[in-house]
Amino acid sequence: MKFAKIPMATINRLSIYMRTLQDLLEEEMDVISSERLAKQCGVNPAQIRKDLAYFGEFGVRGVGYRVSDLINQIKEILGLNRNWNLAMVGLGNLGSAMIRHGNFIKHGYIFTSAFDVDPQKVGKRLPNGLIINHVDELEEIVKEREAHIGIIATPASAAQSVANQLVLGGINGILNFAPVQIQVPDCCHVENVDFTIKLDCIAYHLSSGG
Amino acid sequence: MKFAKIPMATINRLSIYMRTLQDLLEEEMDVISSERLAKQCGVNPAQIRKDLAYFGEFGVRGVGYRVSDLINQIKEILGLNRNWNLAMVGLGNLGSAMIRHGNFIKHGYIFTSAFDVDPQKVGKRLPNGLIINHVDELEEIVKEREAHIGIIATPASAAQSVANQLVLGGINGILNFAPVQIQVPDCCHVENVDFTIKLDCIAYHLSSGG
DNA sequence: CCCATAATGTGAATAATATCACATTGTTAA
DNA sequence: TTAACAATGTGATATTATTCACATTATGGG
Ligand SMILES: NC(=O)c1ccc[n+]([C@@H]2O[C@H](COP(=O)([O-])OP(=O)(O)OC[C@H]3O[C@@H](n4cnc5c(N)ncnc54)[C@H](O)[C@@H]3O)[C@@H](O)[C@H]2O)c1
Ligand SMILES: NC(=O)c1ccc[n+]([C@@H]2O[C@H](COP(=O)([O-])OP(=O)(O)OC[C@H]3O[C@@H](n4cnc5c(N)ncnc54)[C@H](O)[C@@H]3O)[C@@H](O)[C@H]2O)c1
Repeated sequence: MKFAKIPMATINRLSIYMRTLQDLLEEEMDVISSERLAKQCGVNPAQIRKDLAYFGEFGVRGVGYRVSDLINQIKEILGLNRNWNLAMVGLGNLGSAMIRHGNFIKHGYIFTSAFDVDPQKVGKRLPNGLIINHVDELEEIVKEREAHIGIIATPASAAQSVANQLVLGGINGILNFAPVQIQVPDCCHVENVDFTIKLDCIAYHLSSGG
Repeated sequence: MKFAKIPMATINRLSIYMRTLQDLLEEEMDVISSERLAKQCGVNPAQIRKDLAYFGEFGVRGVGYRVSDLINQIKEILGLNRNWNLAMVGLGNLGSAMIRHGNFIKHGYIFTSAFDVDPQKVGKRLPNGLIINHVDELEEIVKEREAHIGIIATPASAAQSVANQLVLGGINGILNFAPVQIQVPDCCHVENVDFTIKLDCIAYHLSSGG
């Protein structure tokens, strides 16, 4: 099963399973069935088993999954048994909110650099101790601090240019909050987050009696 | 075509098309082909035509789509030719960042109430003029201010209880930022936003040579 | 030791989604 | 007027994802 092509949706769900399993671990639950986990994650039990089957056999028939083992297996699959260094670009409302947020570090995501163009912001120290650098220094600093993932939290108009600089800095993964489609070489993986799309989706459902 | 079941994915894409079309309008482009629009949105041209075909015929054969017309059509489809009132619950990092963000109002999303439990925050005035109310008053105030959509930006532990209160307040659409699956009656539509999942997804791609 | 039980892992069936390919139809210019 | 063109709208096809259904296999009690 190891080298089938893995559906994107599976990867997303693994992340959800892991989060739920971590909650379960805190509640001292040490074994769980796909049925109960599925209910808690809002998916079909067979889905969970299928998703896991892409990567191996992690359960015990007649019993279920050992919670802490499964967490470790999923971490291994997703590549989360290590830390990832993040470069934040754009320290406005959203960028600042994320840097202040404590949960990323818990999951092994560490902000090691931060960039803006605003001269008012460049040179300031953030709550986590980081100093904001000018975006012109991005390529250099990103290499120096071994950033793995870039986060674009600038206005849409700057997003493509920031993406270009991140790529030059050797970054192969980008989380983009700007509401535009950015163009990058194939070696670079982009994930987009756009809240407004989600709101539009809710509006649609409210409008058409869904 | 009007009453086929519409794929969720189609609704999401319509929102993206609209955003791109609005950019094109600013660049004074008044007609666009599905091919060019598709490139800009990163999808297949036939996809765009199929998505639109669920709702009618909006193009001109041999020519393409009139940009401003198509924007209006999509707004009509998604229910965006009106305003939607938002209730923000949890004025921490993320909730505050969203309220400060100017783009929501441009798209017809208006914050009409804001709630927290923290006595330090309750009573404070936000940059947009709103006063933060105590979450105990949620049900009442949400009804009074005719909120349509609730946004949950509290810690995960409070999310379900907030969701319950929103539903009691008559709200049928929820945007949930807390990393838990909330349970609501069928009449209520929930969309989840979880950045950490997106980061995990990038980590996976970086790890497995994608 | 063996049987009843419970829950996994998975092939087959189904459902959902995306793409192709082309007939159709407005447009423009000779 | 009409022919050449361009891009839509859509049935057919291909691909991808989800769910079903059950054979398989650990476990624990009698
Ligand atoms: N805040 C939200 O709730 C929200 C919601 C949806 C989408 N977004 C999107 O997220 C992005 C950020 O939103 P925000 O509210 O934080 O915006 P913001 O205006 O508060 O912050 C943008 C920051 O980027 C900086 N910047 C501009 N150009 C830059 C460049 N070339 N290099 C580096 N930094 C640059 C600005 O100086 C500013 O500090 C925007 O694209 C926005 O559309 C935000
Ligand atoms: N900020 C981020 O970058 C980020 C990223 C990913 C996920 N999230 C999620 O978004 C949510 C909010 O994140 P944050 O960083 O803004 O957290 P935060 O701790 O800064 O803010 C949470 C706010 O909710 C309030 N609150 C707590 N219980 C409440 C209740 N019952 N009713 C109303 N208000 C209540 C708190 O007083 C606080 O003001 C969390 O669930 C978090 O996991 C945030």
